[in-house]
Amino acid sequence: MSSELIDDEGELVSPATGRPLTKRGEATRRRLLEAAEVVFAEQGYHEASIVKITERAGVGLGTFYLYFDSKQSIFEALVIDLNRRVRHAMSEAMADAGSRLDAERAGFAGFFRFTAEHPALYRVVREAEFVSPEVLRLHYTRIVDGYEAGLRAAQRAGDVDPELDPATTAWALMGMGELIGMRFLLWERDADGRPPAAMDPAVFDAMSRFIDNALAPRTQEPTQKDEKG
Amino acid sequence: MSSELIDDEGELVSPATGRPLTKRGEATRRRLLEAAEVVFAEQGYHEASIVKITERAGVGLGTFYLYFDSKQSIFEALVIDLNRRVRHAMSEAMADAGSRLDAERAGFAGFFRFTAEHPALYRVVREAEFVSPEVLRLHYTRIVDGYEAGLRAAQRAGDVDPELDPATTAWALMGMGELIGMRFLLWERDADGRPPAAMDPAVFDAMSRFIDNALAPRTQEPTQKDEKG
Amino acid sequence: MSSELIDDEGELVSPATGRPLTKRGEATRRRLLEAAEVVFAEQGYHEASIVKITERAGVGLGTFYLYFDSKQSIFEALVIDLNRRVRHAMSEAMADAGSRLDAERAGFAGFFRFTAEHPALYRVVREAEFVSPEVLRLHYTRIVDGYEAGLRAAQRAGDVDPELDPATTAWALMGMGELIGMRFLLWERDADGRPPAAMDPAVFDAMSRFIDNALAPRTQEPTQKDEKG
Amino acid sequence: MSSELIDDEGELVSPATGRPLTKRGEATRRRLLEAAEVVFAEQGYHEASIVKITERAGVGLGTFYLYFDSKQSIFEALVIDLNRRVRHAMSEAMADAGSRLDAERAGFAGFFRFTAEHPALYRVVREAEFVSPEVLRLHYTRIVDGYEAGLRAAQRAGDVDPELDPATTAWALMGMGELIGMRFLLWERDADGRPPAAMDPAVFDAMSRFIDNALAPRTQEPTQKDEKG
DNA sequence: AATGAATGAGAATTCATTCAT
DNA sequence: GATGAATGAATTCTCATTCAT
Repeated sequence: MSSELIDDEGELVSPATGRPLTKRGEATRRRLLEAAEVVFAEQGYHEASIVKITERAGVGLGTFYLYFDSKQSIFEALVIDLNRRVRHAMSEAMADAGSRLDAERAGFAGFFRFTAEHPALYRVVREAEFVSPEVLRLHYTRIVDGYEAGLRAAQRAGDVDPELDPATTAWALMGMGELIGMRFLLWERDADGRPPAAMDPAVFDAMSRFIDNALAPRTQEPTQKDEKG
Repeated sequence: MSSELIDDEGELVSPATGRPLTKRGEATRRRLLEAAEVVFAEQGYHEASIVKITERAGVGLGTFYLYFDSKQSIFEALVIDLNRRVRHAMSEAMADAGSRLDAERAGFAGFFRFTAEHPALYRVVREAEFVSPEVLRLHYTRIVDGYEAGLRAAQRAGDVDPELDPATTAWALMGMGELIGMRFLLWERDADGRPPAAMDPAVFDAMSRFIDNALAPRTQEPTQKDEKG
Repeated sequence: MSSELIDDEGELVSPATGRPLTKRGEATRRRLLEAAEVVFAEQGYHEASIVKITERAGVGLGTFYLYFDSKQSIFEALVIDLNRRVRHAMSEAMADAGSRLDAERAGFAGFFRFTAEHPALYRVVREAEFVSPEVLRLHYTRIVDGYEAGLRAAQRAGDVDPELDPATTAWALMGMGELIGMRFLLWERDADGRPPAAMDPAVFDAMSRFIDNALAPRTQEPTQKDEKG
Repeated sequence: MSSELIDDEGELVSPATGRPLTKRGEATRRRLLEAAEVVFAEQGYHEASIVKITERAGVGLGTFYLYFDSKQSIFEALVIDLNRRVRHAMSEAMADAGSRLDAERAGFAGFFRFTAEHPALYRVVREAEFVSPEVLRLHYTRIVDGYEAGLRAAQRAGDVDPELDPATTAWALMGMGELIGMRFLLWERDADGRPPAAMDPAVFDAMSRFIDNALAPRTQEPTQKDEKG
């Protein structure tokens, strides 16, 4: 998987004037986006408000509308931004993996690391389902497409069970990773009630065994469906 | 996995009067809950409104507060209700499975069947994350607990890789099933743009192979981690 | 001209619920309409605000939306109400006029009397041109239709120049009356800067002579159009 | 009626600097005024915005405040400009009229012609009543003063009923012309839904008869006012 | 047990105007 | 002269909840 950075907008333009952004404008836009990440993550979409975002960004309320059309539009921009960043983190992590399966594992490790550092990812992305279903699909699809390409390559290399359907498997892995991350990173609290800095290695290893089992080519075809006969 | 039906409320009482519900009262409560299922599923939590629910239930607005404390409280009641029903559907499906692994498969089949028939499940349950995180945890946990118990039993019976951690694996399966359901049931549309009545068997089989691989005891320990050596 | 009261709405319904109004509801609606008349007249459409209207009506802000869809919709209702009332005032005034021309004069007198008592008429109705052009047309048309019918009858009775086109003449009369009312009633101020209680009789007489000239059948056809020949 | 052009501003100065305008400055100011005419006419005062005006004028937003104090001030400047132009059009039209009454007719013709060519006149001028009542009075008064002077001259020449009060009559004529113009020019649409290029001659003739009747000296005093005795 | 009129806190959004460049 | 980013007061409208009937 290449580590290309997919840029979602060619050139940023002001929704108010339709003109491309100046240097100053781009900086303001970024501050708004950063503020939005915090506010949406802490309060959720509906509790969040434009004033809260602009206050946190340190700009006037009206300024918001110079850069975004609406609350929903900054939310979407944020999801796309997070998606780009998480995929970037995953690619980086996979960059120097030895084998295909190692790469897969490294990708998950990168994903969990990013999640631990940016809990906003879950909170924001999962809420997108109810705010902007299309961007949510985009988000999942972009990640899953990466998995799928990786799986196909691994199958060609003989590292992955050739009988597995890459698409279904990719979605399975995505769902697995997402829920494991939710359960063992976001829900987890240490003795002091604070979130863990990273995924518990024991859990990661357990998950790895699950994945390895699932993906590895069968050494001998079991007679599974008739196993009781 | 036992097919116990967890009843979440001992005796229903009116939040307004604190008195137990009459027959007529119980019927009204149920109508409200049914209306809520439709309205929440169609419009989402925030778009939904009490008036829409009472109108659909065919009762006066004020009546609502005879049975529920608030919008959030009927939502939570609905999530718990759906959880009870989906677990029931899964238990039923697993009831006459041959082997442990068959039961696992049957459980997923039951889950998908329920999902196809009650799309509200996803829409409502997943939104619970942002409305009532505690009930969402309850929902996931209750289902996962079932998986976990099943896995332990299967491990004891030698049907499942004894090296797998049951808890992690259960969450992995839950996430996998959830995302496969979302992608291949809820997002899927046929030529006429209508949702499929059931999960595509090919996808189900592909997923089954993935699960079988993951869970089956290894016939011989692969040297995977050292495969480059 | 008959003195029928044109009722513009069969049965009043709540825009929020679509249900017919109760006694209490109708009273509240009326209070809002009365408040709106004062507020729109004093401040104009754009300076007026829903809060100002509800405060003056002594009801909560939200109550407004039980009876009207929007600021524009109460404005339209008010124009229609004023139209009904001014036409009623005119009909009453014309009721016991001796001749056709007397009736015409009496109609204007009634119009000016209503205007003096309800300056809101002008302020609100004329502003309708920029808020709701359709209701403005309705307003003018309804009054002009009355004039026109009166003129036709008078022509048949031989009281009005048969060569005059009733439609054009009716609009001419409407415009005349409107501007005379504006100039000599609404703009007029006495020594203390207060608006006059009624139209100056001298002006009314001057206007009457103008109308009498315009409408009366010519005793002999002047050679006016050919006067240069 | 003389054809003097009343110039409302001696020398144009920048409201920002207080300095007289350069050639280039005057051109920019004029472009803004022309843009304002279109924008105010199309959208009305409140829908119009400074940005829309500057965009149409092709200048930067800030430039606006080099030439006008405020939205209201450019609006007022526009009304005064339109008033000057419509009076000019009327004077031109009356220039070579034969008789006094012909001149009166010609004046109306000129007014209607200008209206047909510049629908902005009505839209802008009539809205002035709610934006800047003083300029509206100025507008009406300046036109009416012209009528009144014409009427007095015509009375001295024996062309107009000496019993008519010139002031009242002038306002009556103004109102009449205004409403006829509104009804038969601005509201009128042909089969294709497009506004007519000019006033329907039949309507104009009908109106002329009305005016002729109203103004012409009575050949014999009718017994109208005593008709009931 | 049922009803629905009344409420008001709260949120999104617009735009005339300023001012540093 | 010209520009356009920044501002925030002000407005409309929604809806969960209360309570008198």
